[in-house]
Amino acid sequence: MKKRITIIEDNVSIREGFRAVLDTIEKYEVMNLYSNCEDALANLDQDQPDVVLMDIELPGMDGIAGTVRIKKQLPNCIVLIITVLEDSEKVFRSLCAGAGGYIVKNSNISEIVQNIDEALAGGAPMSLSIARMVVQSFRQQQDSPLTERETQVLQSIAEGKSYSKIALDLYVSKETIRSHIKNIYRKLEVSSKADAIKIANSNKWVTGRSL
Amino acid sequence: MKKRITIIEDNVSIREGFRAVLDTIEKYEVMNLYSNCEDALANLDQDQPDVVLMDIELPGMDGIAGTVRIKKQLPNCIVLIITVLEDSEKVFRSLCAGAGGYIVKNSNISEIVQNIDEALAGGAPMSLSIARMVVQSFRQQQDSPLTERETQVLQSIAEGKSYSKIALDLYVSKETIRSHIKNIYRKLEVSSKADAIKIANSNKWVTGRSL
DNA sequence: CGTAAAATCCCCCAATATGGGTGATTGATT
DNA sequence: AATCAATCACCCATATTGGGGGATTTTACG
Repeated sequence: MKKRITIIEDNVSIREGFRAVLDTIEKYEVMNLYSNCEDALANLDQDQPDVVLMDIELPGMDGIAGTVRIKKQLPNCIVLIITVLEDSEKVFRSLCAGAGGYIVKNSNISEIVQNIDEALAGGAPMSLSIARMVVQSFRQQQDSPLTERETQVLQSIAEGKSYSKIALDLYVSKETIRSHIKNIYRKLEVSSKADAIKIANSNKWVTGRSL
Repeated sequence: MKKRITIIEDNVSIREGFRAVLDTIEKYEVMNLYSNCEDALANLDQDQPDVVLMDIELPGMDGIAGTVRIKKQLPNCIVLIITVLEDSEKVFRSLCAGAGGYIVKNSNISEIVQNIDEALAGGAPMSLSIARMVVQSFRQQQDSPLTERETQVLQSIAEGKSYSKIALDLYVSKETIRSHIKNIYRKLEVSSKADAIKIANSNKWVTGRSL
């Protein structure tokens, strides 16, 4: 069974370039080409693509919003973002939107075919630097001024727990937690939960996510 | 300049197998082999490895704790986890510990060489399925019962903001926020911030991470 | 051994936040 | 017409928070 591919890209030559290359591959079937998300979404049900090659800068709805819509309608469809820039903010938002890979548009079109194959094989194609970025996003605890216990307390704060709840969880008195909080605030030079969490988050002193 | 490699692996034959293969490659220099993290850490300063191949199940300190220690001493050293199992919990904790890649031990040793090269080239080698797992970990908002606004409010709660602060940020009254919270609690069947955050987090209705 | 840091606990106080209730209005969407 | 989303209001009791004083014990390190 041929894999159905849809391309959303506003640049005509790139769009047609993709089609030309992908058309030569028997296992692929290029369903349709679109210059914007709106048109593509209107025809999603007919196209039923297995893979969507999505540009990120588009007139009207951008590629990220488009990805969200596509995944909502076709959860099993793999959306691969194809772009010229490695904008970390966009990479992050694309992945959150449900993109299955983030490919940097380069001269070598055969690499793109390789990437599509990788995505269909269950992988998540990314350039080397993006893969590194993604993996590094898990990294935490650079050089926190906080002690282990304080980190633990702040982590609990970030989970929305009250002092009393944290005290229960850690088998200590509420007053102890308050002491830790005071020390944390002093070290981070803040005076509220929100500020402490913001700093701890941006420095990755607390986690926040699981696989 | 040759790339310095250290191997930490308790299985003798695998350990020696790696050395045998890597020794045949001119650009690599295998510094030392260790059967546990403790010994490896004691010699880190002499070895000064560019890359550490790390087993995850080890006697004494496990590979994850070892990774943390190594990264603390040699932040630029790349630690590649080599394991037989793709345990999502371990993958996650390894990456958090600072691992630069997570390679599944397989029969093909040449693939491992390829992976080391990829890591040295600035990438983050992973098996297809792990790459997919990692990327999917960014994915959010499966089918939340919450409205967009409610999600926004809950997100702010997860950031430790008070009702008043959220109200200011969203340019609405504090009472409006309270209404949203009440609706959120009703929908999620909880009655506290912590519980709401826990549910929203496990269902990925709120973010928590940045790149 | 002595010091410093970390972790533990206690009290006081005032301001704020929170959770629950019971509403109401407006604008979309269906 | 009915539903849902989003907005706002007021009441009330309790919990939480942040800041100020302390104190004790355990642990780590030179």
